[in-house]
Amino acid sequence: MDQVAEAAGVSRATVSRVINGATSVDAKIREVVQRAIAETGYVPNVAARSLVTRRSNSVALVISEPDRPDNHSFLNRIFTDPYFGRVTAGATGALRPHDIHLVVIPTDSTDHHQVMRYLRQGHVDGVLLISSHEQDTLPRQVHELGIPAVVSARPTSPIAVSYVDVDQRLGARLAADRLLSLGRTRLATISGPLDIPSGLDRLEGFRAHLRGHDVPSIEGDFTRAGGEAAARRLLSQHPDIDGLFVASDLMAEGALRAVQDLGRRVPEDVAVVGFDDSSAALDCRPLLTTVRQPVEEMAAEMAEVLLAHIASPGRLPRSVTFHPTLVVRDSG
Amino acid sequence: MDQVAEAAGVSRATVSRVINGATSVDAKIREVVQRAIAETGYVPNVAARSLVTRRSNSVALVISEPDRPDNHSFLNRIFTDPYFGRVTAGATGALRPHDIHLVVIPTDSTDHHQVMRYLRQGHVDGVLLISSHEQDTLPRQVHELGIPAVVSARPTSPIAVSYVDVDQRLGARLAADRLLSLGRTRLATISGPLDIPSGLDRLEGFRAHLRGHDVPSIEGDFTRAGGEAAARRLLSQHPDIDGLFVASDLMAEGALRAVQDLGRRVPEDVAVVGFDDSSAALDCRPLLTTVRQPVEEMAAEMAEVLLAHIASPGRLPRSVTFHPTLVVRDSG
DNA sequence: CTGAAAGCGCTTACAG
DNA sequence: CTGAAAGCGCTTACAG
Repeated sequence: MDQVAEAAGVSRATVSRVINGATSVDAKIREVVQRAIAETGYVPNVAARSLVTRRSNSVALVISEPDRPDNHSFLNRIFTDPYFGRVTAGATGALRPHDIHLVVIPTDSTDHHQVMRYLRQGHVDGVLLISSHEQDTLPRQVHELGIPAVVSARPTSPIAVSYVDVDQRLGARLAADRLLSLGRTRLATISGPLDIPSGLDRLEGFRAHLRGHDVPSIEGDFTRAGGEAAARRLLSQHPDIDGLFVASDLMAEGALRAVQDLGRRVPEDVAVVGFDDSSAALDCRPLLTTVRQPVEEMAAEMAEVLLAHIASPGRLPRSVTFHPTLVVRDSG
Repeated sequence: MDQVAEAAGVSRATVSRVINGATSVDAKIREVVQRAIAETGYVPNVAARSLVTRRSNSVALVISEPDRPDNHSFLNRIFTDPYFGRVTAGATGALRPHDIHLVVIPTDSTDHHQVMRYLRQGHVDGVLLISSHEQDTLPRQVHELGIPAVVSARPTSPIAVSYVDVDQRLGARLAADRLLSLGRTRLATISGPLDIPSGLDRLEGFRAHLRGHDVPSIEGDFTRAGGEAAARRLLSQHPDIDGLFVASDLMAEGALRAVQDLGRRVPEDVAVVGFDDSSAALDCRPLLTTVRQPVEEMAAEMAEVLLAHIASPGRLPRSVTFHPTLVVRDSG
């Protein structure tokens, strides 16, 4: 920085102002300084800057997955589910114009400690927390830490934190309406894990809208293999099902395979509606009719809200709810 | 820190020594200081520390994917392929004992610039670069930046950088041997993208070992859907194939579906061998026989080598090659 | 083994 | 609009 200042014939203060885009710098001087920066190849030291500004200009995207007793680690689940790619894309896109870096931190409860330490040390200015399972203690821990944060879904216990969510029950209702409008009368559903609010909400929303019908359901786990197994069981217990709502596209992909393996045509014998509208919907055969959750937009909104909290620490928490829409394709 | 020093009745220098585990501190004093730290809830400021140590105690895991002209973004590919979860798990595991954080940075060429800026600013002490495609300019850019780095595969152009790889050709040979030992004579292969060295190596290795046989092949793209489409084409062009080597488990999963859709039994009519031994191998029906690539161990080794480079900047680059093994299951 | 002091590389009131 | 100077919170020779 001294070199730049000398080369440009100004003080370090002025160099600093140019770098940080202060408007109060004379246009000619600004130019001279910028040339000097280019010539010297000067790059500001982020540690020094952070030390005085108390800003790191990066935020964490903490992806918190439940502990599951299977072989597949949480990392396998994360790097296998298109949902997280969409979240990352949405958050990155919203943050980039502000020149804020996104630090992706996958975790399950085995290293909550590690994650909290990272946050406490001030590596990031705030956290986008993707957490869905009921027992997850991370939202509360993060909240108690006092660092600006936005959560990806309504917290299960009431904590005063901002969150962004989709209207889960409305989504389930759209699925039910679609199946009914197709004339289906023997409906069933493969739900998400019931310890995840979105899992429970979609199930309840579906049932609530179908009051009067008997709606068999099986709990899935939001994985492809889980959806396949669930569909197999469901169909063996209720062979006459003609309409199926599967609470995630990934599970629907597996379910579709099972349904067809068991000799049913889709949608002729069984109409299937998924949830998410992720890339998995397009991997399905037939292409999946599904309830679209605007995940990228939701993640971008999370980022915007977080930025607002970082800018004005006193800000009250707020929640934003997005509306799902039905995307009709071939499966139902 | 001043608070802690005061509470413990020592200087800040001593507090610093205790925190950094200097051995030269009196045991009693160390205890007093630690208690004071606990009581005050003191957390060191990482920016201040980095400013003087010139270390961030974190390294980047840059996942560089090729630009592809399809709908699915690189983020979708990354968060859909179990390979990256394995890499992350391996690297995290190796870094944790050293108290080094891993910053995951997914990228394609559209934001190389952004990534390079991040690295240049000194946010991390080194970079683990997952890059496989031939045209990727990132390995060279990173190398020219001069930051300690380890690449996940032999670079296509010769740059003096450390890398960790698996013996691709040997892996392909194991697959060929397995199919031959099963008495299969009409072999074919679905390769990875041929602009990716591992894709080309596996194809060439397979062919080289089968010199004399005519070995039809189709280029895939390391995705499930791509494997399915490739298998369909392959079988329509060569209906008598009885042994198939698919260059990744994810593609094999799709290929298996296609093969069976077309009325062939696996392994009776067509024996199938994959490559990776990722979780996708266990999602296959029948369970996939495959060539195991010890990805977690390889990523851990990358981390160890990187740490060595960070510790001694003058260190010469070195490459480590792992041996693949055949994992026999049901498909071939 | 411990402390006083310098210094890491920035930003930002403050004065002009 | 610009510069001199203080200060952000640590670590680490150096001296004792």
